[in-house]
Amino acid sequence: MGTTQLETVPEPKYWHLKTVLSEALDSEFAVGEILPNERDLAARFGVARATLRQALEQLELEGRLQRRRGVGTTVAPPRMGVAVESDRGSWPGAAGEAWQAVDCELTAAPAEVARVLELPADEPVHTIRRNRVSNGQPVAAELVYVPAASVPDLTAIDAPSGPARARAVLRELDRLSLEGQDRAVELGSARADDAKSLDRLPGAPVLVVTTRFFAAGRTAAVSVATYRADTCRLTFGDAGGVEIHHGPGRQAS
Amino acid sequence: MGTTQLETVPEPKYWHLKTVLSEALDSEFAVGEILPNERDLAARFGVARATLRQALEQLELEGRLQRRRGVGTTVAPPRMGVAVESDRGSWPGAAGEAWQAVDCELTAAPAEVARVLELPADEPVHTIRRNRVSNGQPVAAELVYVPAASVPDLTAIDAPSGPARARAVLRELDRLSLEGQDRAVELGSARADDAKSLDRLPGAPVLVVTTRFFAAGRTAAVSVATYRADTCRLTFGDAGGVEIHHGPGRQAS
DNA sequence: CAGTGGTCTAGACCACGGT
DNA sequence: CCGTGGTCTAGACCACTGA
Repeated sequence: MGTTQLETVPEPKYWHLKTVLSEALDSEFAVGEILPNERDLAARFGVARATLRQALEQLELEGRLQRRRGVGTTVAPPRMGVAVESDRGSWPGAAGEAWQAVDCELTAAPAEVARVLELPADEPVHTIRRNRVSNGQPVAAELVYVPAASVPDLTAIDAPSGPARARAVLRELDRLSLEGQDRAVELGSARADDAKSLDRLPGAPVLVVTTRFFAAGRTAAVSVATYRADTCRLTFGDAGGVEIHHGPGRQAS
Repeated sequence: MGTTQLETVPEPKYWHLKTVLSEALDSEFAVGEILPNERDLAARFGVARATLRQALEQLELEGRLQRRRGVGTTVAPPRMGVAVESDRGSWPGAAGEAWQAVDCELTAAPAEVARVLELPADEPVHTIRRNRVSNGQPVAAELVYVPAASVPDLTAIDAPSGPARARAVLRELDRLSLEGQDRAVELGSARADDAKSLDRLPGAPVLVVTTRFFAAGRTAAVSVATYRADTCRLTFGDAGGVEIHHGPGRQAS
């Protein structure tokens, strides 16, 4: 009975720190406001910089903060809802999409993709690269893989590569009747090329959306879309209308 | 011209390390095999332990590794596909679901939830807690919020709380005609209670699936499901049949 | 250029799991 | 009890941004 209430759970410092900071963000900071730099913050809380960073990392992961090298740490706006085509789906080229085709090449499919498409390992496929922008900032980078067999009528009129070619392939695809599609969402980290498109550092957390498109009893195409996990909330809407609003969040003056 | 090809991109050590380890996992390790401990690995690669850990953390985030305190680091099996009811949806109580009700209480809705349900801030709602298990391991923890108004005929026969009560509320909900539903997926970090259900440490990365259920022109219920991001790939199947298989992955002997 | 976040080091101690 | 991963420290240097 000598000791008075030995804390059974010595909460990690960075965890407690995260809580404190989170509450401060709600009550004392406006969206877009810049925080004190890491060295000052660490000193203010009496912890090492590495410990403070552990807390900031979590908050960034949760979309509460945005950090940029050479600039500083700012309070992030609430995540934006990004619609991921639902409702029976449509081809990736469908009108009204927010994607911008960047390039298209005829290359060997990565092993992973070849397996899903049920193709030989190094069968050439059209590989379309495109980006998606929402509210003025990049939110996703996507690779669409289309086996040559899926678009047999593709003419050689257009350039063999480049954005024009990408649009041509998607147009051909659109002529097939879509029998269904399939989606999977998982956590990943951005590859170097995707990171550049998304204006993030390599390794940044992303939500990877893999979609299979079925036509003529086969898998006619596969797309792998990489969404910024820090700024995006993927929405799959069956019911239209109301938007989900998150977080308190005042606006910066 | 004194310098010969100054490397324009000095790749971070942990990034290179991650690549090397990733390739080693593909070629030299079997699923379930345990890796050398962190101190040995760090020494072997000639880096500080913190740097090695940065690489391991990323690999764990990608679902390639599993680390457990007091035990060690093991090679993770490919992520399991976890179906998130698609196809026009159904009530959370629908038969054949893999959820196990744990508890039910009548409490004030969190601000966040109250907003989505369009209720006054501290309006009492039935709060059901349930867990989902797949392949013998916990994959998700969920909170279902049901306004009292959505289940007016709920009798007081059953206990006022506990799993029986949870089932009773879900049963009542099932009697309403579901007009539609709405889903959002985003990245989060596990709260302490969810972490315990999921057998992870607090702060572990999770995929948060927020679903709104509509009936009688209103939002009749909201569920917030927290999936382990390291072990799960959420699937939204429109087309049945084939499974997506990932990764090389031999089995441990 | 100065100031920011990003990387890295070489230690230390702690909490947990199994023996 | 020992060995594991988890937390934490106090430094250092680098890469990038913007003035």
